[in-house]
Amino acid sequence: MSEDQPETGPAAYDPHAVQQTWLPVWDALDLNRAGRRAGAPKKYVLDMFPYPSGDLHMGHAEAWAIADIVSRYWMRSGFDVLHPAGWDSFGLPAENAAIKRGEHPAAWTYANIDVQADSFRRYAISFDWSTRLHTSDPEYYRWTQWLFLRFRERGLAYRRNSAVNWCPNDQTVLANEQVVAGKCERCGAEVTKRELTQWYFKITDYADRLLDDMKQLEGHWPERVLLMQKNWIGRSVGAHVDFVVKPVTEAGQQGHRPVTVFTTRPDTLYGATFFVVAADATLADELCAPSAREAFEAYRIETRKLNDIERQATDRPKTGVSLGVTAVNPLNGEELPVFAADYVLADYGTGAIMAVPAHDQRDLDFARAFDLPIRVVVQSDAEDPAVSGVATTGDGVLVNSGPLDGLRKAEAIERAIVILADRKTGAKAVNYRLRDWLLSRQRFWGAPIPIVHCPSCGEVAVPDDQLPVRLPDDMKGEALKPKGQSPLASNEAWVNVRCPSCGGPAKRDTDTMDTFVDSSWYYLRYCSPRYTEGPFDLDAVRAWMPVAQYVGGVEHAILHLLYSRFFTKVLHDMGMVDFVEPFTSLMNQGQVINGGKAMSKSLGNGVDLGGQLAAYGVDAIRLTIVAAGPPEEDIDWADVSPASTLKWLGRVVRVATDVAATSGGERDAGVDKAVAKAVDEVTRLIESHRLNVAIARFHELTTTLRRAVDAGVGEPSLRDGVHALAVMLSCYAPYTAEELWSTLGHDVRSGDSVHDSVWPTADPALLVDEVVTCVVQVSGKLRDKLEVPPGISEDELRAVVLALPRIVELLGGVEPRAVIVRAPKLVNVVPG
RNA sequence: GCCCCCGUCGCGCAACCGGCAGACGCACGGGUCUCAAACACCCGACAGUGUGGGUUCGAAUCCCACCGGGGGCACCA
Repeated sequence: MSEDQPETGPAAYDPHAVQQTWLPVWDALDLNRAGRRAGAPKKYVLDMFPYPSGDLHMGHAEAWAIADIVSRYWMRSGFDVLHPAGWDSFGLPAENAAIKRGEHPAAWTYANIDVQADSFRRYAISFDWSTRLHTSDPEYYRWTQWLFLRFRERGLAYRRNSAVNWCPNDQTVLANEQVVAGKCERCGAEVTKRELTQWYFKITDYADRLLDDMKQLEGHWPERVLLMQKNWIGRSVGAHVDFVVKPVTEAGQQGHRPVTVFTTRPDTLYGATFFVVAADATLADELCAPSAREAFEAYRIETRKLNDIERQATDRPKTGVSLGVTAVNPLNGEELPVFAADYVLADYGTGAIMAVPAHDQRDLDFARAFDLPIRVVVQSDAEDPAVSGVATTGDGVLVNSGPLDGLRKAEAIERAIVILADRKTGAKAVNYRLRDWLLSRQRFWGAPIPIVHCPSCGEVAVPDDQLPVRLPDDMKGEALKPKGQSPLASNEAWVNVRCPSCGGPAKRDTDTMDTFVDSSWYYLRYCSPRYTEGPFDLDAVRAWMPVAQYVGGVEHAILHLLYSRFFTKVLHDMGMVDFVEPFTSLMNQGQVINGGKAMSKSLGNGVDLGGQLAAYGVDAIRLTIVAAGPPEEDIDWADVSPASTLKWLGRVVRVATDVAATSGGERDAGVDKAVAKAVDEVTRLIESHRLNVAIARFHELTTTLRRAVDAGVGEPSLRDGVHALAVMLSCYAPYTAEELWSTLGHDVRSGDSVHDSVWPTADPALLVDEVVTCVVQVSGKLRDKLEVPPGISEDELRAVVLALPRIVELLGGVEPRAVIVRAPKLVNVVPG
């Protein structure tokens, strides 16, 4: 006997045999095809599509189990469901693997995709496999390129030179969103700055709408994600104020020039005592007086040496140099000394600020370091900032501020804006923390940017009928090594082309697009994945979109999700879609961890999904993952027990077998009621995404049925119970549910599958109890209980309770001060 | 530094609008079956919601403060 296999004795349930029985049958039945329930209302269920790095792991198992429950639940509930499959198959790991193995990135990529596809199939995800797409297919990226060109036509894709994030390890630029705490999101290397001409999407044009449309998502997206997006966009309202910068001495220097600053505190204009320009901004270079040139250049070189982490350390002392010019305050005509400093950011606001040391901590720190005046203009109870070293930012009354004197902060802000507007030296303004999306990458394995650079015509778009601009098939291994510019640049045959406009010799743009561009519109492509007339068929998108349920990790809260929302809004403005938000409802699944820590190779605490599936079977793993807690919370694999889940599945199958063997007998009202209650509750629980709690109801129903069988309850009630359990369980444990279904006598092979069955409904009559337990409290403490009819009136219930011996005794003859009656469930007696 | 979320039996987690706290699972103890064990089945106990205050007839749930844990942003004017 197999003593080394304690979980699977001879009598135990064998999940592998069950899997082998039903998987081929399902393949033949093609149960998950979108459009199968034509005419029914539609639902679109989507997981954030996977990146093909090796086989599936525990994280995939969780995310897809969750989405699959929703998908199957909606199928059972009569919806026509689209649950598509595809891969986000461009990206760096494939390229790095190709370099190591001397291959083309496609080899590794498509081999991994096949492995994952097979695993998904066995894991019984209800995919419509006919939708399958890969973003690295030319049939897909042709349309990524097409969309890029449409964005460019609208002025939403442009090229500019500026200091950008550079990953020295991956040898490519990165978007702001891909820099986490100064490090490359992918490889962890410290990000440096480089001056480069790069392609951008003008996402900042959509900042307001990205913010305002979040109202539609409230209650349907995790609050946390909405908050993160809100912070990331970072709208701040204030004013633009026009200063005039002029030389300190007139002789030999450039004339006056206007310089605008952004401030959220125009009320403190009279408190400005100096002026600061970002040292790395071209503005600083332009303003610098000849006398200050040498010091400025030296400072600028020092500044550039710093990496982002050093530079952003808030406890770093303030540094800067004078630019030898002054800025004139438009409100009081005061001339302020102008400095270049690295605490002012070149790419936020206008890259220049008015410094109000009394009411801004950074300005105060700088003023103290450079011995500049500190002037309080908002009087409050707080200590003088010049003494305390702490800037006051709260409310107060304006002083030393001419026309603003006596006003409170909020009023003064309004008033200052009016005055500025009257004098035409400023206006109300809004600023965003959000930057434009840097989309070009100096890497090979991505969609080429469909632009040709012509010496005479300049930037020329590749005509639509010449798309896709294909990646060359002949580049492998060493040829893909990063060298600071795209590997494509070294491929002469690929780079040199005729200009589409003048026919003269020209060169292709050698950068490829950020893979987040690919994933910003894939959900639209899924609606018509083989469409050849455009990125998607407008009618198909109208039919399926927006996505009813999106499932994915919170790590994409501000990357993929923000980008996709942006794309959708642009497509809306292009008239291609008629909605502005792509994902109606979002669920963030937690992570699967082990022993309190994220699984990692270095810790050696990884749990191999394949091994778990081999030991316990697909259903036990799916159930274990989902039962462990709410979908959005992390699961510690050390806390769960797939072995006991497998035991329970065995118990379920045995009950079903026993029920199938009974015949005749009377219905049992108790069992009927229990089944109705379970159905009612499970339905509500799944609808509200409390997927784990539904499993507790499955356990209860199983116990009820077991006891009923043992008590000799008649077949009709038992059969209905197993039927309901099988259908509900089909969402969670597809194989076992089919086994139950088959046990009940359904001919699965002829198409009567539990995965084509109809969700049970609970007879409302069975949900009403004949008696309810009424709780009797005295001063809120439980003192007695009694059974009452559900329809009992308040007066009746009050009389009954006040007559209870226990209550009479507790009251001791004194009239109660109050009797709160919530018929039929509760009475609270408050003694006098 | 700023912002957000979470603290319930030994563990993981339940509890609709404030109204019987602890469903369900794990672990634990006992029993039935067995020559014995495994499997299976049955039964069971314990413990009151991080701490302190407030609102209320009544608080796990609402408010305030603190403690502990997790996360986001971070020189953003």
